[in-house]
Amino acid sequence: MSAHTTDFAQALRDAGLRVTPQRLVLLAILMDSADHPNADELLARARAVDDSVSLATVYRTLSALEEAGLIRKLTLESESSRYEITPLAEHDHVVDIDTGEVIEIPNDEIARLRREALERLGYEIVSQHTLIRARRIRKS
Amino acid sequence: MSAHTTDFAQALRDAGLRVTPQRLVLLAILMDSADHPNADELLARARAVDDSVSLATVYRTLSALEEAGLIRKLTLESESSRYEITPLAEHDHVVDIDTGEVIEIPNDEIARLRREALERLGYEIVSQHTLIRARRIRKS
DNA sequence: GACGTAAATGCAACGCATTCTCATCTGTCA
DNA sequence: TGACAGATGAGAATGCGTTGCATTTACGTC
Repeated sequence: MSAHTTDFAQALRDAGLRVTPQRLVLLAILMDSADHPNADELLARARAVDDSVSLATVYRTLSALEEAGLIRKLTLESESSRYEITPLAEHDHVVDIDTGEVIEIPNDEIARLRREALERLGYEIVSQHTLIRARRIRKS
Repeated sequence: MSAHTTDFAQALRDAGLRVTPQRLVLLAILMDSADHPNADELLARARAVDDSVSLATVYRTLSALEEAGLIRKLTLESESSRYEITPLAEHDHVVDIDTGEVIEIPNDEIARLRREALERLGYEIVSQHTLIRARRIRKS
């Protein structure tokens, strides 16, 4: 039962949430957004489909979907939060400091190492999130 | 020339900043804070020494010190930012989700792996910051 | 298909961290 | 010491996100 199903209604029901047009719209938008939109952008895109959607509902829906594990919130430094459909593997998020572009590099090896290091300290990981700020190396 | 000098005045001059009482107070507080205070806490501690310090100056000083690389800002999920004197090695920050306690686990190995992975993609790392939310494993 | 109820919604007001404005002050350098 | 760019304090402004409340709606039950 992956979050990557296209049956959004069923995914909502599985999470114990009611199926509403607003939630379907937001889930659909998140599903085919290759970027990581923030609440404002989501509102704008949602209104292109259903102009009744309010900002409060965007936030409440995002919280509900996050709680249900369907989406993931990305807290970048001094920026508004961005959201993505929950990925199947762990990712490190890389921000290109020149363009602002967000890149993902899957890195299960690193996630595993970290999990082991913490277990030795007596902790289990609930979530992990890495923000890397990087710059393209220009080959001269 | 480490940020871990006790000659704060010199560190400020090296960074091209003016030496002011407020900056010296804030640097000293950050230096002997084992925890990671946020702006409010810093203001409170600074006022215990010099009650004229304002919140605006705390924020401006933190930005300036961060810009200069003397301190580091920690952006935790849905919390106000916390600050620490720039560590010499890379750290992963772990938050105990039950107590809110912030733990540091130095992990040069992981930092190195990540640096290499990004280099293969044509990027150089400017900064990296990991937030792990974890829970103590209770031994029963 | 209509009904009752709890959940979800829109709107506006709010909270809080951070930034800005501006008048005043001060560190630094000649 | 004097000049002046940079720094400061106080409070207003900003911006993201949340909440209270009245209204609407999804959905199980008849």
